[in-house]
Amino acid sequence: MFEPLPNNPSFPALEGEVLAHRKDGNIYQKSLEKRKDADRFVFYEGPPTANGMPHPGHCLTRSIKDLFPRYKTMRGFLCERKAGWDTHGLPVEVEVCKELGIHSKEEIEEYGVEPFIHRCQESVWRYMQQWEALTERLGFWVNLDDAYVTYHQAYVESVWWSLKNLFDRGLLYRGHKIVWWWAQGGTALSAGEVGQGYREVADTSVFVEFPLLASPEESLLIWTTTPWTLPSNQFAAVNVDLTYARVRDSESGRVLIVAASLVEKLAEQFKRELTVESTCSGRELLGLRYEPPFDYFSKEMGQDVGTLLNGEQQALQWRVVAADFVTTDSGTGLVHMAPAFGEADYEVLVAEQERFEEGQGPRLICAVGPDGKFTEVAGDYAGRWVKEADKDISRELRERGRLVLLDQYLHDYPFCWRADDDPLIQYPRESWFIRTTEFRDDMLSNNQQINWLPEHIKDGRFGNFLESNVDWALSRERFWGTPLPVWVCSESGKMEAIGSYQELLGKQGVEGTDVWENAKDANPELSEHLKVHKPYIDAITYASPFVEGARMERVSEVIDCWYDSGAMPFAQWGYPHQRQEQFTEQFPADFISEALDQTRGWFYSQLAISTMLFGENGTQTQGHQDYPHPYRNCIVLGLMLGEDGRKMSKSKRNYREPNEIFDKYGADALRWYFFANQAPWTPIRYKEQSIKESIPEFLLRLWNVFSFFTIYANIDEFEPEKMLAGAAGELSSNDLARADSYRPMSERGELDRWVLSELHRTLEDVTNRMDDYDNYGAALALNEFVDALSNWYVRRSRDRFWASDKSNAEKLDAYWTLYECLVTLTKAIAPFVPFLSDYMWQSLAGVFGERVPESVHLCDYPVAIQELKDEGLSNRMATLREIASLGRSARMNEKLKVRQPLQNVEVVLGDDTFKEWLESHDALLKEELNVKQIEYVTDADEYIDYLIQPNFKRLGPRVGKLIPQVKAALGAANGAGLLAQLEAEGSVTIEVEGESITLDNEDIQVRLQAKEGWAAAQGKNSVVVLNTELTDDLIREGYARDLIRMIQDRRKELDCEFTDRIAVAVGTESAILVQTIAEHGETIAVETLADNLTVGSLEVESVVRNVAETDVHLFVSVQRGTG
RNA sequence: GGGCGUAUAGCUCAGUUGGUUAGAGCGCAUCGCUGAUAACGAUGAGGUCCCAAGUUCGAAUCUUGGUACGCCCA
Repeated sequence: MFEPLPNNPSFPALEGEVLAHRKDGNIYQKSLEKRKDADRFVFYEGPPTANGMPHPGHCLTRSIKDLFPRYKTMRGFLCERKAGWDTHGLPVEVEVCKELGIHSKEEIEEYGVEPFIHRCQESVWRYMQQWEALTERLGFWVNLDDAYVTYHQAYVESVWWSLKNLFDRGLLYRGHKIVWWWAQGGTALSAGEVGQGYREVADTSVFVEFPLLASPEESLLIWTTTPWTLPSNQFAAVNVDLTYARVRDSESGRVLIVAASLVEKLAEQFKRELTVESTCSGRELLGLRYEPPFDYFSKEMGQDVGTLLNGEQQALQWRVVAADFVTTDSGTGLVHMAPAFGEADYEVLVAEQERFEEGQGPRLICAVGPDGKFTEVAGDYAGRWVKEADKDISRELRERGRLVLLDQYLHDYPFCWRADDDPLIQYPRESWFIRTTEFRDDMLSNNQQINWLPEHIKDGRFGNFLESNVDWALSRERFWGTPLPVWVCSESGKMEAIGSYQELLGKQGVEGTDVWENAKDANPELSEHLKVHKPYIDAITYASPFVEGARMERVSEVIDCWYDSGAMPFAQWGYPHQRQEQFTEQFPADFISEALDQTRGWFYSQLAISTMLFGENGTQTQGHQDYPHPYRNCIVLGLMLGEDGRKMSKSKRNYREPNEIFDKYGADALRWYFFANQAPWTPIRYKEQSIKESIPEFLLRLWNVFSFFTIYANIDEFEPEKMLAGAAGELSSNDLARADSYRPMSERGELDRWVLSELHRTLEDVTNRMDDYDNYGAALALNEFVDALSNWYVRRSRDRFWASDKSNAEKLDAYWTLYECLVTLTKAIAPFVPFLSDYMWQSLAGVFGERVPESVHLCDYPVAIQELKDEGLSNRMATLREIASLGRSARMNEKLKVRQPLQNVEVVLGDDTFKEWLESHDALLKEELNVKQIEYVTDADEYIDYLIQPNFKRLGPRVGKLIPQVKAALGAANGAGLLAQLEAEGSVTIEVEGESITLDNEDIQVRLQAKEGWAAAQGKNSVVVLNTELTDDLIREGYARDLIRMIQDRRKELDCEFTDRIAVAVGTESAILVQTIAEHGETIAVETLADNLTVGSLEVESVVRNVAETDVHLFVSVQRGTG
């Protein structure tokens, strides 16, 4: 006996039950245990940060990350899923600062580095519980108990090992570069971090005159959106290939030099006339000297000259130089150069320096300090935050008559990704870099081997990013991060890298370990892992091996937290210091998945580190691994947008909490929505309505079939567990075949064979698609099967389920078939909707008790059985379903409801391939269409026209240009005659443009067109014509069905059990109804379980109903429990 | 400004290697079914497949150029 199911399933409640059952059973562990000797399917978890709340976007990644490992596990692989947490970096520090109400780096130092990092370490776990709850509630199976944590000592040491490796190979270096600088935080940011902080802002933009020294009435005109960089101006750049114009400004009377092609545009912008006086090439402008906008530096250095390599003397700065990147796209065609604040500008400076004798070239000048404020050199501006000084600088320039126009300019500008009120500035800074550019080609060839989904990521976004690779800006002048493991000799400046804490302690003359020990003594609660962090690690020094008596001290920086996550393929195991075999077994990953924003983040950091360490030119000692690594297949998920169409963000809170979704709709509904609504890489506009809809569309429809089965199986005492003795395996087709009363397919009816064929076709399709990481296609196929099962198989099999003889073989066939479909389907959907599937398993398979696996997640994925697939049958049934649909359509047009029987229909077929089969299987159709007779005809000129068209795909290549004429010729021909000729002779020949073209059966396609005046409906392959003539007999039969419907309705109103018997009386004066009851009374009684059916009344309350266009009084008396 | 992507029904999205009647779900309209039933089904209306040019016998699909939007980068 199957557990009776609730009428109104609450999926969230049901999921709760399943979760409780799993916890006791520890199913996840068992699922791994079962595959312990199997081949591995390796999955890497991209670590989330647990110091923020999870949102629906995380549900998407976690759903996909669950789907494929579950699927692969069922397919027989061992897939360990080690969780991980990203715990370092700015996100954490910024959270702590908010808590403390502080912001700048100085304030942190005042507060104290030691208490600060203690708070960081605690803050990391702030939302841990919510994350764990979400993970479990969503059904993301991952081993949280053995998660890797990026601040743990073993992890840090693994990262150290890799950095030491790079350092020893000369790939980790300290360099001077223009970096994106977060002034308030006092650190540089990596390209990836900067990328996260762009937003559109309106900045002050200015057109400024640089008067020429030789002729002060003439000025170079430049444009900039960063007026604060003007005090640090060193050059003006032109493109030597452009033409420039000297134009007279009608308003000021002065001469301005701008690109010739921009004169008109600028005149319009300035709203004044600019008259061209002469033109020259950019080359002619080279070397012209000008008066810089501010004299902070020029008053001292204005006359400085140096010796060029060719021996000539040249002024060092404030002159026109050449630069290729100057264009006329914006601005004036002349560009203000402040090499301190722009990478391109800096390169120009370096190029200039190279033109001079060693040491004689221009030096970098910079009027801004690392705190983002002007230094003493900048006069009145000293001490002011640069961005805030823009307006005053512009004002001063205007007063001095140097400003031509001040405007607002709308553009994207980067802000700190974790402190989004702080604009970043470009700033020259000493920083640590990894020489990733040396591995550019290696990374590219590694990338080529990766299976990216969608494919365009490979050569598109990711490939392009690799092409334009720059050295990785690794260091951060911050506090909470993996300390850069480099120690410097205090005397010689020579450095060495350290690969582990143990190695450090093994150095000569180690001192400073007491700082940690004392802290630990004072507070025994402190996590041991902190000892490899600032400030404790900084305290450790040792004797310099380079200079007698000197000390080795650690550099102060920590590293980019993206390096941490990129190191996870080995660092999660603590490799190479420990668990080497795990690393070897689990490298590279078969599958990873994150959202598109990780292209330059985790996807890159992993690929870069892996290529440098284990690639073709990786470390000698480790040997190398064939590409691709560290991941083979990568699904790049689309970004999830909020309901408002904007990016979902923690700060905007433009989304619903995952928990609310789970409580309202359940995890399966959410998962199915993700899997079955679109390809996972399309950006998903989060819509609560769509999540809601996935319930009736899939889950509820499936539930209804499931529920239908259990209700009737219980009524009919269909008990598979009693008919199948001994071990039951996983209730696969082979297992079931051993059961009593289970008949081989060959002995079953067409409908059973059809639905099983569909089932196995679906399994094959789903498996192929899932092997290709196409969850969307797989979900569609499953959905289609559920639809076929529910709306054709069950519907058309109802009679068998209702048949009264419980031992009828065809009835048992129906039960076995439906049972097999449901059990198999349950396994097939298990990776997608783990809760409902397990619930169904508990019910459907639970009757076998210990003889079957205790959870669907311990089963193998069902394999398509080729012998059960029958393509021909599928096609025939599809035609039959089309005919049924057309019949309904034709009825609809004639307003003939299905309860009204019709005498006959004629079905006109485009060809007679299926005619015989249809004729021998028309019982289904008769019932579905409620007609007495069906005739199949292939020629019926009376009802239809034949439209004949060429088979374009076949004929196109053969006749080419003649296709339109062939089409016209076929269209004009007598369709019926042509078909007759084809049938008789096997081919027809038509004349087109003087050429004879012979066509056979395959070369044409026939379309049927119903003629006017018939109750007909046409489809692709057939036309259904109704005989609409109604005899009195047919009408009365229709009324009989109306009566049945009416009585059934009443039974329901009276809360009858399925098996309750009733007595019925119909109070009516309609002669035709009386006659109907006399003729069809028995049928009505049988259908409605009525022991007694009379015309008249009973001693019960009556209801009035309309039948046969008259009102009747219906009396129903229930004899409870007599069935 | 550059790169990548997207543009198909009112909405959310499918659409295989080009093949002549472009699909689904939701919504809407009409109707039906009815012991799976607070479900369900059918039918219908609804499309310049963003625009333009090109290639081709034939273009939603390929090419080029635009436009709009999104993301990434300058």
